[in-house]
Amino acid sequence: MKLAEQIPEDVEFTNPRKLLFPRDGFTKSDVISYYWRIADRMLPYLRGRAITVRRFPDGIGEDGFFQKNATDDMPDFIQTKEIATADDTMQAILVNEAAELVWLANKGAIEFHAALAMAETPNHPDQIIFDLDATSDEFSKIQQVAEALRAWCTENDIRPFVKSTGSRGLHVHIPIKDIQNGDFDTIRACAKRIAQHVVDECPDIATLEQRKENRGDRVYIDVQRNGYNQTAIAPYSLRARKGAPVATPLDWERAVQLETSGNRYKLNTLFKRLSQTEDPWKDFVPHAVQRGAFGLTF
DNA sequence: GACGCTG
DNA sequence: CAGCGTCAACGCTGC
DNA sequence: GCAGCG
Ligand SMILES: [Mn+2]
Ligand SMILES: [Mn+2]
Repeated sequence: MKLAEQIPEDVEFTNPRKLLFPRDGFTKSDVISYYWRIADRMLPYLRGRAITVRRFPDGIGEDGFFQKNATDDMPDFIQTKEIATADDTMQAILVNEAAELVWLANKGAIEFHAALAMAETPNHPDQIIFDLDATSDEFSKIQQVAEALRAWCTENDIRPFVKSTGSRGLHVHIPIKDIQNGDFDTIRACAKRIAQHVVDECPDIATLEQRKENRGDRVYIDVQRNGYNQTAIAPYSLRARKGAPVATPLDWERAVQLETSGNRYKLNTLFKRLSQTEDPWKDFVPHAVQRGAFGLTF
């Protein structure tokens, strides 16, 4: 395959023509190429964090599965970190460089989910996330709730960052400056208080009800992602959905436009958008991590 | 996708 | 040797 | 402990 000369010798690709998005005609080669091209933009949000991959070795038309643990067939250049779980430990996968990204893509990894804490400090989140989940199909409700949340942040001198999830919703992230200050229980309680303000502001379109049967047509503000060893879809990850949508960082103006939806940008349309705009998340540095900070040589 | 078992 | 089965997560909430 | 949820 064309990319081979640019990628470390020990990364080989198998079945490059296998259809991973059968309804869209995108192959494993398309997915690997996407991740190779997006690596510089995406890696700052992955480096040093426990990564959960969602793999679809037989394409998104068949069952997929989550994988959090490293396996012994992984090459040496994939760093790992042992992290305690509720009743055991896991050997977490780290994705610090492009080689790891494409090696995992070759194993059928389509989605990359990133922890909200650095692997070295798994009890201390460096960001808060508000996961705005659609109950009905009206994306405008998601946008209104996001705006209400943004307004609360602005009143409190906080700068929130927004991304489309690639599915039907939006994620709003707030970087945490002093990560030693809180564990997940503390941060989640804080997130819930903020979310309650938003629900009070617009009770007809927003709810904190986890149970689907209690949500009505309201947007579910999910603060449960702010939990130990929990993850959120990483910026610039593909989603295993029709059209190969991308979880895309947005400027707020774009996020609330009529033309925007949760899956506005796709594998085959994202790069045009990137060439037309500055990185809307360039100031999102809850925990600045530089290339090379993890002792990699290539 | 990788591996082990079975025929 | 081919084919088949099995495996590949985790944590919070509210009964 | 378990179902529901993401
Ligand atoms: Mn969501
Ligand atoms: Mn298979």
